[in-house]
Amino acid sequence: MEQRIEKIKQQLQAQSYKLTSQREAIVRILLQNEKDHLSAEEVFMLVREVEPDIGLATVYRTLELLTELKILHKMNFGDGVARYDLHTENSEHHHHHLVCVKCGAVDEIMDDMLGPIEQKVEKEYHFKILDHRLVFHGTCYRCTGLPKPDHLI
Amino acid sequence: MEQRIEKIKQQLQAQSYKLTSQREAIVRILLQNEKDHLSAEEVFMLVREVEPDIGLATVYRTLELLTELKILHKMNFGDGVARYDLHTENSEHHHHHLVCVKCGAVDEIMDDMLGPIEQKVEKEYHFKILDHRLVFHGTCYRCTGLPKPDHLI
DNA sequence: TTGGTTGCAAAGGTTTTGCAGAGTT
DNA sequence: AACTCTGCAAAACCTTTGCAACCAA
Repeated sequence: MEQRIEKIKQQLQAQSYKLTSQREAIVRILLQNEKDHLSAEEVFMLVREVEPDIGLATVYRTLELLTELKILHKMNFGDGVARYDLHTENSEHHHHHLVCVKCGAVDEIMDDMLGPIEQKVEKEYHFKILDHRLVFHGTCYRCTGLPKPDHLI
Repeated sequence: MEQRIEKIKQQLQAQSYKLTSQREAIVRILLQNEKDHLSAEEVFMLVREVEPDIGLATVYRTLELLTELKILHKMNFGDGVARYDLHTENSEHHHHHLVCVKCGAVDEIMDDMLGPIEQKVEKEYHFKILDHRLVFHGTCYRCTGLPKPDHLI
């Protein structure tokens, strides 16, 4: 935890940004909820328990800054709010999402599986791929009563 | 064109909705711009040339209705507006998008390619897939100076 | 002192909603 | 008449921005 905060601090300072107490509190919230995909409002609610005087605008500005620095992924599941996801060491380009249409849960697949498809796309569509987003909509194991898959965290 | 309008009319009437002149004008705009991914505002601008008195709210309500009836796909490329895509006979579950980070162009891949991945996901993650969204971000053939791929429309 | 940073409030942009009137069946 | 549908305006929402005060190097 402290290590990862330190790393982010360095990434900020490398561009002469500061890790203020507000920013640190936001990052800690993101680290503590790494499995979730929090919206700005959700981060705001959580961070307020630690930094009661923080403003919503600061949360938005911090999330935007962290997104620019590629520390966060900003994404959109179609529910009208942007959601954010911490980049962990090896998750950058290699995870997908399962969005349950019944309960709204969002699970992550840590397996990329798109390699062959990307090769085909680059070759057949002359498109240089930088990133991808793959989201499956359907019914999760909780809602179908199936056991929790071993592959999920 | 007329055939497809007729079909949509029937789909509406099956649920006792009407194909009013405003709705028909909107559907015609969508049919005429099938390759694009229009936003509500863009549909509004185009449809106003035909139905000058139409209101923006009607456009939103119609797009929502057509989405509920699965005639349209509502999607989100992260630019702050929802975009809509007509379901053609065989495109329903089987096309992806290439979003160019340089020029903003959105091209379509008509090839599904996800079959094997979906099987794996259903099996390993106990997730019953109803739909998927796959978007690649990168540089398109126009911006890299490559020839137009045969696979694109 | 010079910049970056913050909270607040206001503004911006997209989408939804309330309502009375109009149109259909 | 009952019901859907429409346009308008207002509201609701999420997000961004202007600004004066604040803080750290």
